[in-house]
Amino acid sequence: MPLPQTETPGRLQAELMSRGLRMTRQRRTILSVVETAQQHLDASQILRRARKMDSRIDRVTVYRTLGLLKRHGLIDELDLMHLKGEKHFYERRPQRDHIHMACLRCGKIAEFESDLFDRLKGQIQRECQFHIIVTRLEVGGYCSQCRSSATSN
Amino acid sequence: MPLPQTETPGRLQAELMSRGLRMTRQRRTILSVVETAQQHLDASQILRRARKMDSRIDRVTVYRTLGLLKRHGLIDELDLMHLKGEKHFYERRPQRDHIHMACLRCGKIAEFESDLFDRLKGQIQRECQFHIIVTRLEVGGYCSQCRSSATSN
DNA sequence: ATTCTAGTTGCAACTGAGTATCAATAGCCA
DNA sequence: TGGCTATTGATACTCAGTTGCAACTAGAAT
Repeated sequence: MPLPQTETPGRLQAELMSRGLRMTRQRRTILSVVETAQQHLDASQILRRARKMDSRIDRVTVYRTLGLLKRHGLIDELDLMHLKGEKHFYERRPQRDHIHMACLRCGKIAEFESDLFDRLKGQIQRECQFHIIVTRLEVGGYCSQCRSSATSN
Repeated sequence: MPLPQTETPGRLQAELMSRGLRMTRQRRTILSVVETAQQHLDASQILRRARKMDSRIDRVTVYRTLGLLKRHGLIDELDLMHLKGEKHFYERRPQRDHIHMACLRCGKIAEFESDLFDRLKGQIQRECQFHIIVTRLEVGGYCSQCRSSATSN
């Protein structure tokens, strides 16, 4: 499932600058990769795409920039149920949190928004007196296609 | 928050044996460590505790046994919001799924069961036609203590 | 425009969790 | 008890991510 591309491009860059952070050539490149991504990318994929636009970029800078964006709450880090090893995936933080469903058979990732999820977060804040900064709800299981074609494996 | 110790001890061992798996000395040791743990342990902590009971145990065996328990749905793997690096934590799969809340300031982990969470899972299964095998809901934020003592850092 | 400097980068070396290989070992069944 | 096969341990490896540090540069001050 592709990411909805509802936010204005350049938004991440504007956010970082408004926080008084330096806008370097490398950061601009990495931000544009993250902003235009249509799927969840891991650090090495982000590096590869960034290098296509500007070969003078190091993987350490990618990690550092992702860390920066994460600390500022501008991107979310996903594990996607470790279907593909221990790497992490990134997506721009959406207006509304969503759930990631990972099919254990075909590996497809689906996203789902739910009012119940919003209410659950409210309940946690109230009943646990816990101030939520970030949430991650990942579900592993079998998608409808893999359930119907329930033969091999 | 300590794990509720509501299940019978030896349950993991019985489950594995009923599935026709060989019960080795090493597995018995590792299972007992996991079963008697009062906190979420990572692989190296499990190894250390297992070695106290039986020094002839290798870390590879710990990883393999954890993988086995995971595949059989007998334990759950947690990231705990990567508060302490990339290691994974393990807990016996509970009767009822719960949420893990990780305080970004003091590092405390709290658990929370919720009817809304159960209903949310039902909604996912119905509306997305997704057969859920495992879920992981982790929340990062600030616990009530850290909110009140909102001075330094 | 030039200078200054603190924040940023690239490189190389490192860390640490987890995996692969394979010979040796040991459950478990007949 | 013997034998087959799953399991183990030792070693070496992979790979994501981090650290330390000298060189560089964005952006503010002049």
